[in-house]
Amino acid sequence: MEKTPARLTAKPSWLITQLAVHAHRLASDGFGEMGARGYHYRVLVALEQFGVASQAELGRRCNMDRSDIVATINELAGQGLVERTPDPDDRRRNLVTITTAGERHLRRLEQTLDRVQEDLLAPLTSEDRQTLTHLLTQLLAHHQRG
Amino acid sequence: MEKTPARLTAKPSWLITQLAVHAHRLASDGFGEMGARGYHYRVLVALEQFGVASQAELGRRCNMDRSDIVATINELAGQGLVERTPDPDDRRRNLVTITTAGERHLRRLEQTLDRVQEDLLAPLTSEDRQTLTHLLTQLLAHHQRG
DNA sequence: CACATCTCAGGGTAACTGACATCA
DNA sequence: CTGATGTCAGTTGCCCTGAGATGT
Repeated sequence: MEKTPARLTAKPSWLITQLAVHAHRLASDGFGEMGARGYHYRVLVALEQFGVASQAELGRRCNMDRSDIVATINELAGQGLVERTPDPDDRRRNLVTITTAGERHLRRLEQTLDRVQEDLLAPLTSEDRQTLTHLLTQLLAHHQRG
Repeated sequence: MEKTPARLTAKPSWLITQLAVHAHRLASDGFGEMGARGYHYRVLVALEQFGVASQAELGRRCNMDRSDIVATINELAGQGLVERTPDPDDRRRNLVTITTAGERHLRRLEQTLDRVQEDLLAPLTSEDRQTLTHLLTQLLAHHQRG
């Protein structure tokens, strides 16, 4: 028995959202076991990749709302994974820094994501995976500037 | 300035979830104008494609939870877009049928989705779109059987 | 003045869980 | 009995809005 209406197989926007369900299920299962969430991962990666940042700048880097940054930093700081200190040069800002514990935590999250990826892409050859990655990257790049 | 950490551009699972955000934004903008939601669309498509179904079967077709089906059918039935009648052959079940008004509504939702798709895939050639569709279809087919 | 930053309160959809009564 | 179905109540994560206080 077919599970998905045939018509929809011709609609990439539908395919993407449906696949996101599976990707999200896999990822949040893995993250959940470690008491983490997608927001935690995004912020930690951005910090490790680009270094210290204000909260507003983190929001821009991660495609996250400022208000959600606040809550996320609260949680990460509560676990000692990041530090929030006032910016001496601009007293509106908080400078957010990743700690060594935060870097260790990020490593584990990435291992989890790698497993998720293996599950998700299992049916594809490595060549297909490259093609897919390339196409998705193009799309995302286009929509991030818009 | 880069918006997304470079490391993530190599992770399809991440790309898919991020792209789903953009797809969802575009779609829910369009759907929102018509007082609809993603759940409404999913159920209507499944009904039109496969015909009458019990609520549990709809859930399987749409990757939706039974409890969410209940609420969605309530809303759709309230708008006269579907009908819910007891199954004479199995008194546990409700048979859900799409009405002609529901079919008209689905047409409009699909026109909206087509526009969304154009926006989403704008940077890709028609050949790239075919490739992408093929790869995503493979992935989805694999994970729906699992 | 305009503008940016941080914070808080709250809403909306999607996905899920647990429980219960009904019925095959 | 087991198992499927429909219903209800409630939770979580993610995304977004509005507003206020502070500072540039």
